[in-house]
Amino acid sequence: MKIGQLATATGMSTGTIRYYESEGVVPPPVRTDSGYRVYAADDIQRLDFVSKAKRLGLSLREIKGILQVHDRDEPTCGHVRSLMDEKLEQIDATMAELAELRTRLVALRGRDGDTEDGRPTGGQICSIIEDV
Amino acid sequence: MKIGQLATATGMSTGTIRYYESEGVVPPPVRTDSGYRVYAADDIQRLDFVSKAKRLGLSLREIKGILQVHDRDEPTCGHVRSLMDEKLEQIDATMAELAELRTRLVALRGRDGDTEDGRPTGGQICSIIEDV
DNA sequence: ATTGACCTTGCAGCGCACTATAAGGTTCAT
DNA sequence: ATGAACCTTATAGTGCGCTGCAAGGTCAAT
Repeated sequence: MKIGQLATATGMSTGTIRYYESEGVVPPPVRTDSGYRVYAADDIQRLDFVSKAKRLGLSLREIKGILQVHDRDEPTCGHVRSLMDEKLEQIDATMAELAELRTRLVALRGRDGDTEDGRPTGGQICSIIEDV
Repeated sequence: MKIGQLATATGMSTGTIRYYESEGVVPPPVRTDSGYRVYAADDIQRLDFVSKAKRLGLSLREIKGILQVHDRDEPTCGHVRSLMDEKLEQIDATMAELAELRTRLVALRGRDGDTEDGRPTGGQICSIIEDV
């Protein structure tokens, strides 16, 4: 299988596959005499794994880490579980931050901003923002 | 006031101020004969405004937009309010996405992953991810 | 006159995950 | 033998908001 076929099979672009190779996410494949990359069915599975892990919000770096564990022939699910725990913590932290920001924005948004002529006082630019 | 003093007054680096100038967030200041930038007290206020707006999650591009409205001598609070509405929508969308992802992660995390020897079946890399 | 603290410009690099482009080589069918 | 469709590499660019560096100019005090 050449890179174009692998791209079609996985729904990725050839550029992405070459990029993944350069980043060590997929190993350098065998080459034909003329230098064309030659892939096996395994590589489809590996790239599908990458896609799915990305959809779960894992970064390429994290995915590479999982694959390195796998490539050392160690079981990966424990590793994945702790990664997911980290992700969950991150998600919770981000959601808490967003919730707080949201509260602040809603409070500010509902306030009086400009004066009667539509302009803030005292040379301010926008009192909604500046009076925080 | 020279750029270093402005930097101290606003808690920004001189590099950041020059960057803002290059991006049109602050106007090019007057120069001394020798080419040094010279700022007025107004510029402290403008940069403080930028800081506060950034803390509210506005991008430099959006802040620049507000300041352009202000520089045309138009009232800015209406503009700011609609920007905030957009931000709120974005926040809500992001939070919804995160909540969904969180649900998926929690469901996956709690599942059985590897088999008894600690290894997934059928040549998989990690069934937690692949069986989505 | 020299030191040191400041200022100037332009350019490179960061992290992330690609995408795009140029300039060339290969393979296969017609 | 010609063209289309594929492949190769290296390099630059995307968006965001800076930071850091090099190589030089300026200003005040000593």
